[in-house]
Amino acid sequence: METRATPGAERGSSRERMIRAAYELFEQRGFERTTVDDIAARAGVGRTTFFRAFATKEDVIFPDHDSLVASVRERLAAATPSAALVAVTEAARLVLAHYLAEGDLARARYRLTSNVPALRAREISGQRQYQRTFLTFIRTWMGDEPGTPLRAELMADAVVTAHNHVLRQWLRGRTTTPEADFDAAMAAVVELFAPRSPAATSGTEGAGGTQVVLLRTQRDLDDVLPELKRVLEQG
Amino acid sequence: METRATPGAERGSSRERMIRAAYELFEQRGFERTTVDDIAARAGVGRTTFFRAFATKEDVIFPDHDSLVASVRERLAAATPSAALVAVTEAARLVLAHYLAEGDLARARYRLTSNVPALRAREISGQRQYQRTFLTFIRTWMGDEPGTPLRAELMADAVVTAHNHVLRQWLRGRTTTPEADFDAAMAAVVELFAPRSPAATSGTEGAGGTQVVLLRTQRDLDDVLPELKRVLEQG
DNA sequence: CTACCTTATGGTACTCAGTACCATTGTGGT
DNA sequence: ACCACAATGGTACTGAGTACCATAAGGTAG
Repeated sequence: METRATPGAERGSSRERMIRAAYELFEQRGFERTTVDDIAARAGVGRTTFFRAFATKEDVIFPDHDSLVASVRERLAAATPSAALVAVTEAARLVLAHYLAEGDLARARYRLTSNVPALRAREISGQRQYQRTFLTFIRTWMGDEPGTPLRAELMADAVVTAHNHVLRQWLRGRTTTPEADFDAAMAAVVELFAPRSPAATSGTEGAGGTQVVLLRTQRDLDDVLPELKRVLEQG
Repeated sequence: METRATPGAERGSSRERMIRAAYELFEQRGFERTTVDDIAARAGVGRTTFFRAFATKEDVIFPDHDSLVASVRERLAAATPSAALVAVTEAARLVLAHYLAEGDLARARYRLTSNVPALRAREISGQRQYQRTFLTFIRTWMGDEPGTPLRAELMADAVVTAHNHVLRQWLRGRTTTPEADFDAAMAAVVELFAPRSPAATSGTEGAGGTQVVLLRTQRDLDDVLPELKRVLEQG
């Protein structure tokens, strides 16, 4: 559960070598044509050591999945935002940043998950963990009024989907500005779930419920204000 | 050895017996404590026959998954609606109807997938197939204007999520009117993606990538400003 | 230094899922 | 009767994952 499997995380630790060896072998021979013995041998360790570090042969492809989920969970636990959805989008940014930092490794993984059904299934069920994490958070931050459970689920799913969409675009080399795309995608998601202006729709909260959401505002408020005014008037 | 008096496909075909045997054994001994040999023996067939009918031990839990996906695909291929989203919700109704018809079998499956991680993963990747099917359909029925790919993905995902939500409620015995719930859920999804009148969004690609999203802005900007400032400062 | 404990490691043997191959049987057609 | 063909069952093999035990490295107390 914790990343403390190897206390002295040095560069060429057993774990690191196994991961590297696995990726190399999977890329050249394919996933199913590579045995765990092959990986262990190339990493210079025994078979037992491999299964101590990774529960299954597939897990070596997603080495820090658990730690990422954990950090997302921490981030959400420490969040005190006005809107739960925005907090979740911020947490999702953490995940995106991780993949971007991985660089080529993330692209290699994408190649593998695209071609090997078993790995794709694994990745999907991993994504579901993020969805579950988001969902439980949103649930606690939303009331239990009727209709909200489904809404919460839709929200959690939408964030994951939007994140994956942007990530995939980047993995395919179809964008060079993933963070900006991410911001736009998350803005679209937030807007999607925004309560409607004409008060006709179901479950509109009190009149004083004006919500303002700001994403990635390093700039001063005064800098943004003119644009803000412009947007408001054109609406 | 079995004296088969009636030729041809009789009620208890090999396939049916294997499915029944598998469910019984999984329920009483658990999934991992049941071997394929056990299932085959109880069904009165050889091990080879089992693997001819089901590619993996897990597949016996989802016997008609492929045929269901196929029928959904056919339904969509034959659809000529004005709105793609509505066509997809109608196709999703097909899936719900199937599970409802299964009755106790569906509930037994739910019990298994809830307790066995391997089966849960399998189910999730199966659901992803529906999502993919819906997605490709929605994509072809929507133009390729920028921004639509993400929107299409969100739609496909929302339909699957809403379907699963209602189905799960029924599987847990928390509702006796699943069809009505389904209609309500799908209506919520459709409404979610309905074009909205007065909301305003601005995706600004400034130096810092600042983005501002305003929700429910009936009030004057000056009224909102203090709150805006407060939010900004606490960030 | 020795005794002892802990931790990472490697080796061996086992169960079982999944594959490949072959032998057998039953069925239908001519 | 003969033959084609599909379904079935058996046998043997690879490889993932588990259980168990043995050993080496490092630190600590006596």
